[in-house]
Amino acid sequence: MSSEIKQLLMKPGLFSSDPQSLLRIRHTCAHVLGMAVQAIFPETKVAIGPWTDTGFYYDFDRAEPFTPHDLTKIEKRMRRIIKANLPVVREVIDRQQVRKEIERENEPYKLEILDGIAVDETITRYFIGHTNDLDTDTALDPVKSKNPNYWWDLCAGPHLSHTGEIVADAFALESLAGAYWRGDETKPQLQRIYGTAWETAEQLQAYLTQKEEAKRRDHRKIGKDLDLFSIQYDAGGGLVFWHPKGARIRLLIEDYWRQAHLDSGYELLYTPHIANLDLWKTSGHFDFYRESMFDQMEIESQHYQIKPMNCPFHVLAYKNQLHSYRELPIRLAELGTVYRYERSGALHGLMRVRGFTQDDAHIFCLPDQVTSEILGVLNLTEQVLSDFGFTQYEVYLSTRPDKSVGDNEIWDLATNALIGALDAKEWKYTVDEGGGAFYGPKIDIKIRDAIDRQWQCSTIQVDFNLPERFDLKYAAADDTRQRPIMIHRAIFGSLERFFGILIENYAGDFPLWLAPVQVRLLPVADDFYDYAVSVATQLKQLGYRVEVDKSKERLGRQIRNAELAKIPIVAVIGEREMASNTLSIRTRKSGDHGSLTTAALQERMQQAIISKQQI
RNA sequence: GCCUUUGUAGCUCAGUGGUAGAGCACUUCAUUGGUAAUGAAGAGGUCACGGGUUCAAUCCCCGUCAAAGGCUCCA
Repeated sequence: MSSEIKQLLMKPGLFSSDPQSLLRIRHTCAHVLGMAVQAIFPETKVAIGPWTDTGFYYDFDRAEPFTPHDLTKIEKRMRRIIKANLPVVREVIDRQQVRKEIERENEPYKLEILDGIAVDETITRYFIGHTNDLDTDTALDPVKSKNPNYWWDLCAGPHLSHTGEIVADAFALESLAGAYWRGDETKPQLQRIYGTAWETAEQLQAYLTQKEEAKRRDHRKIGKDLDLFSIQYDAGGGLVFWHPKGARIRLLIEDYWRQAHLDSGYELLYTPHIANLDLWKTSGHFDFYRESMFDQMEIESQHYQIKPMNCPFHVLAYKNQLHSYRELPIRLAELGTVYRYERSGALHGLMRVRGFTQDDAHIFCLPDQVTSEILGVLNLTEQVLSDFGFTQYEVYLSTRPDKSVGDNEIWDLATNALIGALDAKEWKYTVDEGGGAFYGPKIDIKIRDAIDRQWQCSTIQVDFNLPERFDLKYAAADDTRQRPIMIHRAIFGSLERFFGILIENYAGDFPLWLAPVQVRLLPVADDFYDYAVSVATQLKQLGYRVEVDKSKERLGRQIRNAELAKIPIVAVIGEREMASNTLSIRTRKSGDHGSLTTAALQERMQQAIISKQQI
């Protein structure tokens, strides 16, 4: 399915050679939407109507909420405007003149937009409709609502030249949503209408198919269907329960992670879940992120804080003794569970939760070790991500923001170290100027999943703040005390979120090494049940995850159930198999494998496990 | 937190101002089976929760909670 979509989207000629074509279509769609809404609901004020990655939206201010039924009416009206093939005309206009018109039309948001346009900028507006069609009266008083075939909007463009150039079956209105004016929650909340628009009906279809595919893969649905995890309202929102099958996967992920880190020169830590609040005051987190922290608890007149991050703990672990420069770099890693207050409306399945486990690590190193340490992190990141099936990355380098700590020298050193490592790795990256944290520059890595969506997981940050605040030191060769450089990094980001991404990436069809149940044995009749159990015991002793179907259903039903449970391998056991000491193997990916001895099955499984592939 | 929508059996969903429905799952019985659904019977619901209107509310109204989509936020 996914590759079909990709093929469709990448098919030469499907998209026009003009890169602005889609943009024009979507921009004009937004205007047609605005025109349609104001024609049907003249009391509505328009705010802003830009294009997006998949279409367009327009924000409206209207006392009455739009209903889904209104959406249908609006879409019909849009189709009429498209069918009428009205011209879209650009006009350069004088600021004072357009201000008068906006005031007359009583469009406060437009006025604000006009005031936001720089003095030296050319102001343009776009008309939809034949201005010369207006009768004399309305021509003198061109108020939009008085003429259903005439509308204009302040806009920099570009646009199509006629509404008829919008392909009527390549656009659709999608949804209604609330949105704050200028994205500011202290400002009025507007009603946003989302639409999607494409060059051809075929493209729209490809987009809708992709959307459906994303819905099919939704980790919340698969998590429920396969009984991987739950989030229970009795316990509270954003708190994840890992059920046995999900927990099994997590255990496999954690085991893998620990081994990979031990192999890469990390030491592992376990640190507490709560600590004295003073720690968070020292680190600066309390000042900056108080709003996102759970409330403190009082214990013997001391305030304790459930940890929203692991860094200060690792810093304390480092600081517990004086380290020689010879010991550096020191790499401390922990699967550390943290709790952060997220507003209820922000919670989303496993992707946005209130309690999660970071695969956190902190590297304390000498200035001249930064580049090689970062390169080491990049290598480990690539190894880990590709073992989980993610081989395409987009890399971002974020540099010093306006508000930041540390002197220029150290920022340059750190930024150059990051660049040096990226160059050594030969990774292309995009620079996000001023996008760094206040305490240092960072590299963010976004992975691409099976249906071409991007997810940000990994982050590598140089931190100047904490070593300073906690007064970290090492003993240099000349026996002076120097400040180490601290690198903060996570590969998965959050285990919960990464699990969600994994579920969606594999659509629940985990590769054999991660599958919570690898083999289900299906006895064709009661008589073979005990034998199946003995085979299962044998395979379990070899370290495989095996279960026997206890349902006593017919084979067809047992196979169907195993398929629905997305179990990679089923082994049928009956008269023939018992007699010949074999198993009839069927895998989810490639179907019938015929009769195999357990040794032969084991060999095939081992291959798939080592290569981390589906079988 | 805010806006819109939704909330009926474990799951997916019908439905009505007059005592509650289907399919799947579950239990029991029969069936001893060969690569995606054997048959029959049964059990299962304070129609999210709390108020109000009404002779009567799962349905209409108000509030609360939760979920979905979006906005905001994300060390």
